Amino acid sequence: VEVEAYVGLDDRASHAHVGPTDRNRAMFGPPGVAYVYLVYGMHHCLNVVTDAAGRPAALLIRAVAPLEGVAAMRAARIAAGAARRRIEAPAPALDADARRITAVEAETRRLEVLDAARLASGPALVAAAFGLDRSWTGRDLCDPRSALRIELPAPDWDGAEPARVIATPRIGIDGAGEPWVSRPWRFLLSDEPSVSGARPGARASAGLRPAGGARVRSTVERG
DNA sequence: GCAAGGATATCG
DNA sequence: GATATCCTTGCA
Repeated sequence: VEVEAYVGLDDRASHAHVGPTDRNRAMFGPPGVAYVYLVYGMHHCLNVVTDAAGRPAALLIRAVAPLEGVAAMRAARIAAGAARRRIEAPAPALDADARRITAVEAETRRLEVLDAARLASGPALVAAAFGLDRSWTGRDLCDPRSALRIELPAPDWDGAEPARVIATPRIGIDGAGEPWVSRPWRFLLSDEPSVSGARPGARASAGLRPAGGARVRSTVERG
């Protein structure tokens, strides 16, 4: 229900703008392949490569509305939370360890009752809800045998109408400079409660406040 | 409002 | 080799 486009070598907001590296190499490969990176040292983000090999471009999946598998997503969020606060070093950290365990237990209780619409309502939450990390980079998402894959909608699917899609600038790329910070390359379904930044109980119009404190100048695109 | 936290790009 | 920064989240 929410994505961002990162397109070409010129795009200063894209990991690819520095040329191919060990991290971003998948972006330079064939389309339909996953690129999962670690951000802020603790969160993973899922991208889908979208252009031909040699032309780096990808779509960052920023939010997902669960249609099924809610229990599995909840379990994956809980597992990811525990892994993120893994207990380390023994000795003088005894008190710290106890606090971490308490924090994991508190997060688990919170996730057990979290509204399903909020299980993947942000880029790092998407990766956590699907149990993804960097090892998924390079996976062919068009392979029907892949556990994570892109499928065509069912014939009777009556989901996204084009009129519901709005475009805004991308989130968290202030350092990229113009014109990239202003390019309206974030696309979302405006009335979906699962978009990032939305708060429980907030109405759709107020739910467009993005994470990261970036301003939104929304450009409504119809058709 | 900001801490958490590790890889990465970039600078010396 | 050192370090500022990063396509974020959830808590204080």
